[in-house]
Amino acid sequence: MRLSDAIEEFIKTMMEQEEAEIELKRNDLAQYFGCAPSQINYVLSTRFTPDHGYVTESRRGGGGCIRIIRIERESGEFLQFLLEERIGDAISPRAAQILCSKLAEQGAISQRTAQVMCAAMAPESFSVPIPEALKDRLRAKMLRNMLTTVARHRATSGEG
Amino acid sequence: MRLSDAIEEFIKTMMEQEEAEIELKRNDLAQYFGCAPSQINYVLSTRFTPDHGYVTESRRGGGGCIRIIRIERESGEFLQFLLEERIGDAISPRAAQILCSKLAEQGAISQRTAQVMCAAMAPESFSVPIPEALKDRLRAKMLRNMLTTVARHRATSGEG
DNA sequence: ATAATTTAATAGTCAAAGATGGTCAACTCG
DNA sequence: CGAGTTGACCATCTTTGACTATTAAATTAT
Repeated sequence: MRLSDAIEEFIKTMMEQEEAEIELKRNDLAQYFGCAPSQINYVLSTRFTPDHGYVTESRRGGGGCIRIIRIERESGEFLQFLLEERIGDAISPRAAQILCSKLAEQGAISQRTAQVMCAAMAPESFSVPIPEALKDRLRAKMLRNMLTTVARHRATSGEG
Repeated sequence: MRLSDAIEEFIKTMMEQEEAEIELKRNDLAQYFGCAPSQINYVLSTRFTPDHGYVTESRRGGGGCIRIIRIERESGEFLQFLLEERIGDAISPRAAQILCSKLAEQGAISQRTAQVMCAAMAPESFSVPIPEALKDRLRAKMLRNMLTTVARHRATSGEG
């Protein structure tokens, strides 16, 4: 298993046991895993971003530490946030995938629907000769359109 | 016996013993057979396609690997029909929409999933300055990708 | 005592190196 | 000619290390 995955899992386990907020010492954690301290930053920046549903804070100097906070958001609220603020007019395949996973995790859409959405937005679906920037714009429009559909039917029918 | 055939057989044997899904390291397999790593890609792209009843995924970078998944016979046939007879390499929004509706009627996918798929392929999702012909090609790629995803997960996840 | 300075303990950034897999065009062989 | 094979080059993800920034504690100067 990748080191990064192990560290991610370790942190998530800590957060389950304790609360939606933990503090840790970067150097201690690095020593525990026998890796460079900056590895911890890598894990945080690739797996504990706002898109993943987390925010982090830190303080340097003696007694300094890193705080990781899980954002508790209702799925409707999250959907609204995505449509109004997050998506914008361009999005990468990776970011789109992370957001879909999050929606599924929250129960806003089924695992299945998330996978279908990711498939639609995956790079392989875009193997035609147009600039990458245009692909990101197309993806944003598609995602927006799909999520609007989800939101519309969310009110009336149950989950999905 | 040709190398490609040997590799194909090797992989299929692995899949019999284990489950309908295996992971392998491209470089390890290539080394085992004493061939170029890209030979593995050749085998995958000629013998483990959706038409043959398989889909593949991969991940690059440290700890990366290739995953090969066998799809069910039913899904395979269903897919083969759609992919070969119906979709082609370009499709209109209208035709795509009708196809999704039919799939939902037949219970192959949920109403919800059909709506999301239609939203992804709707004309509004394509309001960027590229030729219409290109849009139809993009739509076909997207649809193929979404359907292989559906077929792949038909086995594992219940509803759809 | 208080202020200023130094030291030690933290964390952050960034670029390079390492570890995978992908693509494609040229070459080979039946 | 066509399926198979290879290798050069590319893309992506992970890991590390050197250098930087910040803060609390300890020390020194007034």
